[in-house]
Amino acid sequence: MTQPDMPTPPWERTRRRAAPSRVPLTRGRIVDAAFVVLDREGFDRLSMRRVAAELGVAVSALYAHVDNKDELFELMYERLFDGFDLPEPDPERWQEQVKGFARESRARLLAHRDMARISMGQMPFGPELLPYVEKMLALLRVGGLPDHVAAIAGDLLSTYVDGFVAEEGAWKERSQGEGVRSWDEMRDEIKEYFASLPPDRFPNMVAIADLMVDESNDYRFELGLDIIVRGLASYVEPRPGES
Amino acid sequence: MTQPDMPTPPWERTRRRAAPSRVPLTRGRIVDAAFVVLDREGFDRLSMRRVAAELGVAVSALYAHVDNKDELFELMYERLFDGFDLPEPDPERWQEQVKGFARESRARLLAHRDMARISMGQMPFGPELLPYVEKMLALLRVGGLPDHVAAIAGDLLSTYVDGFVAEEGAWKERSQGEGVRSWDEMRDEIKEYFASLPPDRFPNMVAIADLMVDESNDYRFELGLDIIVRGLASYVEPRPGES
DNA sequence: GGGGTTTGAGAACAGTGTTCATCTGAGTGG
DNA sequence: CCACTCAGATGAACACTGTTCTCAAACCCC
Repeated sequence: MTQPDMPTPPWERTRRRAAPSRVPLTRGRIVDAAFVVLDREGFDRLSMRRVAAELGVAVSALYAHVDNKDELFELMYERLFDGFDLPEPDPERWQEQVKGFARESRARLLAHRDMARISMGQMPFGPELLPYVEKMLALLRVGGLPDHVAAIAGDLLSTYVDGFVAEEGAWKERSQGEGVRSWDEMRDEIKEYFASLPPDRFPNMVAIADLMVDESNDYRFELGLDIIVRGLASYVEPRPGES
Repeated sequence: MTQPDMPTPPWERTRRRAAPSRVPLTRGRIVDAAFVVLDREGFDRLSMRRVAAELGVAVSALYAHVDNKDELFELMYERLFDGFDLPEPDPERWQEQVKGFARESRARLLAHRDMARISMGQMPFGPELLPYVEKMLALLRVGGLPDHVAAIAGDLLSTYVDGFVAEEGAWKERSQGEGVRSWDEMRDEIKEYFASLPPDRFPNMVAIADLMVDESNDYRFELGLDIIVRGLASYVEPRPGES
């Protein structure tokens, strides 16, 4: 609900005392700590015990506020959305608006290490998130997409964003995991590997080895996004009563 | 390498003896057992210990043939591809061929419970799989896609297929997990939930609640696939020397 | 048949998510 | 000012996990 360094909202504070000597545990503080652990240790090392340690608290204390690890993930997923304002749908600019949504989503996922892995397992059907689904739907329908297309377009987009960022993250982790070599060094190795394949058996891979690897993630994300949006646009029906 | 109920190929059999009293452990048999466990227990309960138990063998025995659980996943991923023949690229039918590839992928993923979850974490860069990447690339370039689009299209498609099937599977598991209710019953509940939202705040969700839920997975898969392929097609350049 | 290598067994280590009975300490009622 | 309550934190425990280690048995080649 609250961003890491925003003040905790009133309803999260204990009811009667403003500042009890020992700050009480809240869902908000647990999620904050979870993000600290996630960013420092990565998804695979994000455990309830480490979150508890981050708060200087026993593991079992967490379970008074959070049903289980999955629910913690849900809360982290919801945190991803706060302050995420979708623009007022504009029929003339729906494509740009859809892209803006995807770009903002990617930026937020990239803000926390391995966040995409958490996001992939979640579906935006919690009450807190329905408004976003609603607004996305509005955006697509206003753009002139037929209902059955609008109904799946949101899914398609978020699957794309999650998948892309997750893969992006996997490469990053892998490059800094084994050996000391940087992302750029590793990229060169991969390019060499592709380029070194026998050209008679892999003519196409050899031919475009550069393109598969050289382009920045930003560029590749943008291109994939454009492909999807173009596909969506191909379904747009002329609005009733338009020239 | 081999499908579950196909005979083990010669190079997987022990070199000299045809049938030693105790059938020796091989990577192939381990992968077979892993699939049995996966289908019976699901991804979350697929553990090295259970695979070993399935084979009537100690856990540690597995580690003589497989470096770690991740490598086991890799082998399962590779198994997914065998006998997967991409057709000879035909410039006139590349869109149908691309779709065929996606459909076949989905069918193979659906053949094993939670298989998409395993597939998502993998990248088809093992030597065994490069021929498939190569052929996919050939297909796309023959279709007239610019190289920088072809270079990412494969990724885009497999991300879509993996993501779709994983989500599909998640719903299935969830519906049979809590309570006894079937997938159809649960679908009705969801539809009701969407339809029961306050129409003033969620006009679009209420309006297309049916469409978001009613359509079959096959239909939704096909539609998403068509959106992507149309997007790709919008990048096709006229081939040099064509009318 | 003996030597050497391969291969499985069993126990152990360090960690996981989750639950439980127990204790503590802050806030209230008398 | 004291006794009491009770939410909320605790520490230990359970049933697992992936992985590694040492050790013994089975196999192959000579």
